[in-house]
Amino acid sequence: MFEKRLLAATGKAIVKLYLQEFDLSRLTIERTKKEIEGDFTLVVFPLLKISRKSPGQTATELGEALMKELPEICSFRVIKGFLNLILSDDYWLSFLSGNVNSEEFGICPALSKEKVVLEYSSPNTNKPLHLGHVRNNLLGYSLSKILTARGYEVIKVNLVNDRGIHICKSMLAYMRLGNGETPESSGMKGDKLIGKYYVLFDRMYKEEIRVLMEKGLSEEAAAQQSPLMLEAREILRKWEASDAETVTLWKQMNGWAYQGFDVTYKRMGVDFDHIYYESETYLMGKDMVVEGLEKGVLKRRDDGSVWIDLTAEGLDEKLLLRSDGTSVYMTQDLGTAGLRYNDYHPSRMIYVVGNEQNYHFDVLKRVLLKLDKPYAPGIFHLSYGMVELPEGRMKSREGTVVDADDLMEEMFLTAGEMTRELGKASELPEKEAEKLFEMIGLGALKYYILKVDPKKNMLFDPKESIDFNGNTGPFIQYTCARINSLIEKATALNLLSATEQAIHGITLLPAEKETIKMLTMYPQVIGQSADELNPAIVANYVYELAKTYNQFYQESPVLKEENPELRQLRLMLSVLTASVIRKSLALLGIGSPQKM
RNA sequence: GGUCUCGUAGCUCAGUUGGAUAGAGCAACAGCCUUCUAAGCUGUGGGUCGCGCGUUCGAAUCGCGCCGAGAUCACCA
Repeated sequence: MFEKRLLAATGKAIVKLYLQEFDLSRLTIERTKKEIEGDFTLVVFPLLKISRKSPGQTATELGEALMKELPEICSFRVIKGFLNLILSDDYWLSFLSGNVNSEEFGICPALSKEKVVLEYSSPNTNKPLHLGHVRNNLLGYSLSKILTARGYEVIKVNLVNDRGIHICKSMLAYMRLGNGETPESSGMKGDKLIGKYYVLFDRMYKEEIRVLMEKGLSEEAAAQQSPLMLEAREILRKWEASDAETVTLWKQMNGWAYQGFDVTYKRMGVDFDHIYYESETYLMGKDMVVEGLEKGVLKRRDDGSVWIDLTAEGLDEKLLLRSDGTSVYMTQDLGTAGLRYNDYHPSRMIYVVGNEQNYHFDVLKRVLLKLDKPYAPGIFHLSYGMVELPEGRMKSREGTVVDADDLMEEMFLTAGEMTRELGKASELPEKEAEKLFEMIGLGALKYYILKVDPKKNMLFDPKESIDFNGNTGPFIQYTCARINSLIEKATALNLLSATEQAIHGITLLPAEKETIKMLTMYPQVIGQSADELNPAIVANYVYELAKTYNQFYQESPVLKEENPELRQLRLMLSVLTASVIRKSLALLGIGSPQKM
């Protein structure tokens, strides 16, 4: 990597010029801004104290010294305290010929084969997946790809919340009103069917509360005394007591939910290596609480409940076991963390979970630290922001929830309309065309969501459909498809073999050089997005790359170029660009159509 | 009220971890298809980086204080 060698050379040059060592971490080397001539920029302001010269003079003498150290540097320009180094065209050309035929370009070889357990999705089984889950799933899946490219071994896990009062509500409504309805008999997707009964429960419950309040009860008392709620709790109690009838219905209804989820996951293109179920893990963690009591880290109150005191760390006291000895959400998460560690011995455990649970994960990590668990420091909550609608958060009550299946279908249909409007894909057989629309529609959706910094809240307006022009997935896919067609033609003309040979001695046009420079950044982009657990870095990069290439494509002929060396250069440039776009999109879980 | 996050163009978002004249896309307007795919390219207009103070050669970026938006603080998950 050139930056490293440049920094080392700078250190040597400083010693020669100023006869003293300098803390190189105080120096920044960056890519020169587009509007300014140069490839790399060294900011010399921090050196002024030891050079005791003006910024301009310091930059100039450092530039001269660096030219002697590094043969790639062919000239430099100085603007105030900025030393802009210019590399020879041969440097960029040799980068291009060196990587154009390497499938591994950008992929880091496994350094330590560090293992990472990555949890994402984590749905409840009482309702279908919505837009919020979509962001979660896309982030999780993309991160698994990025971390893998970075050289980690990633284990994708899902923790399905299949037990609890919410599913009991759906069960109760179904027992009352179901009449044996099934996904088959109703033609409804399984998760949608469960969701329907959850909504029905909610409606009956609200009505009950209204009636009770009319009789003079407070809202709180009404919610407590509602016979429906009492009955739902009774179902939960029966479930925990392994009542046969209850468990049978529970299994049946969860099964429907899974069938539905599978369809959604498949269309979204996400998958898992291991699925944990809360019904199997919710009892875990109690042993760890006992252990904590023995160690004196936790306290038992007179009523038997167990707490951890985090007031010294600026947090509150937190319940870990109820007074009746049953476990809460936190207890279970303590247990599953331990379980995962035993299953895989990862060095890190990443949880892709919304930022509404920041407090929970903060506490989880602190408790594990206090328990002195070896895996505690490796716990990391990848907290992502909410997806908001123009009128605020999604509310199931107000029917503003954007359903994941509907959204994908809509994207598919829009992609179809769009493509036909442009008069494309008319010669494709129906099946091929549908595959294409799916790839484009989902590409638009995925890019739209992933280009935003995960930790920030983002806005989604269902009325304004997602764009297909400009900074979008289809724009990038289109750039790649155009290159694919170029490559096809080059292959037919037998021109592609020329890309095996190295090239040098060509003067690069600005657009060519800009594109090559973008390509050199790909490995660092993977590194940075993996280190920061941020797919948006890849998304924004691949957009910039496509845009830069399009400028080149617009002004320079490739196949029609008559000078064979120039043609070869442009072909190589196109081949590597297509490959990097395809791989970057794959890191986002987005497909690249051959034609569009 | 305590804790945490966010505030950049009319709208949606970037901003390489403190660097140069703060950038894209959408929307608006004006151009470019007898030339490898026009889902493209080129140009114009659009900014008190929420406000104020501080740190220093230099602040959208770091610190403090306000203002505004959101999340969270259950013997729920």
